[in-house]
Amino acid sequence: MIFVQALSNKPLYTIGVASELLGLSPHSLRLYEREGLILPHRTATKRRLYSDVEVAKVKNIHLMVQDKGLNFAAVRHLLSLIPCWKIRADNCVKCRQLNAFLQDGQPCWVTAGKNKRNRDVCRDCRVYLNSTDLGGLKEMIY
Amino acid sequence: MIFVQALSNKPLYTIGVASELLGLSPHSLRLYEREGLILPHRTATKRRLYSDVEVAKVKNIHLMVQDKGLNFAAVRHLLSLIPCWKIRADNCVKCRQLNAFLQDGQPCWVTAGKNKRNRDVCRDCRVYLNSTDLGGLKEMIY
DNA sequence: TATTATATATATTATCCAATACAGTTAAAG
DNA sequence: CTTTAACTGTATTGGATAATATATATAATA
Repeated sequence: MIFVQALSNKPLYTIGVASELLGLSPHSLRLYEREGLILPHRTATKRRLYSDVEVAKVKNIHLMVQDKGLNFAAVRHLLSLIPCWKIRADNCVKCRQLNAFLQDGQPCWVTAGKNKRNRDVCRDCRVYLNSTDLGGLKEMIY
Repeated sequence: MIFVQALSNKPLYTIGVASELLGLSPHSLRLYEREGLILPHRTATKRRLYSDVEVAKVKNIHLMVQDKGLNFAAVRHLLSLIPCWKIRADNCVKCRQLNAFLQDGQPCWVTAGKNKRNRDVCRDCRVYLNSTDLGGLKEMIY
């Protein structure tokens, strides 16, 4: 299990570099994003940039899929279980307003992150950072 | 969504009757059990008997699989998220001893329910009863 | 006791889906 | 500029898997 909290969340790697680090094709990384599992940074011209956190998240998600046999829908649902506005100090007004918790297996950062500002908030959210692997998820439930 | 709490948990239906009620083949019901998703009663001679709760649970699980696109591993993991010994008044010593929460996506009633007494306890457990559909699960997390 | 239903176990099927490959366009880098 | 990398979108594939079928044995029932 990889603990993402200690890792940097700074945009460091292009998709090519990230895919090499992970041993996954760039298309897979784009697929993970399209499926609402990760939320990589973007440059001004829409190029993806991955942080160490993102890389670890992808790795963990890949483990969930490969080792635990979970499919994408499962990961999405698991990542959507924790209500960030119950945990965050700022109550995460945007996400609560969007009632993301009640949406069906859509992580709030997918629903809320339509514009860049929301995306940036969600990307640094404790829920987004910790709800990557099952261990972190269970810790938050605890 | 079907709320299971109000339903009876008495062994009422044979597998044939239950499968007719659900529109599923008897084999599917056995499959759900083998996959650790349900825990039907048994007669002295090992015949399965299903309660209204069990029927509702199967229906909900089937919805998760059909509508939400979750696979069995996903349902198992979701049903394993809530630690019953944190919720139950009796602390559910057996389950905590078995450290079921840390086991990989194995609901505690699968791990704990090797003997009939444990099975019966688990079958009436609030966690087993409520962690059938995603709504009940989220309520418990709340 | 004869018939029907259920039990376990294994084999098969038919679909789904994660991952990859391809095609055409746009941005970055040397 | 020329080359390389990344972008979006669509098409394909290989493996997993939910569900069914088959076979044999045991229990319930009429």
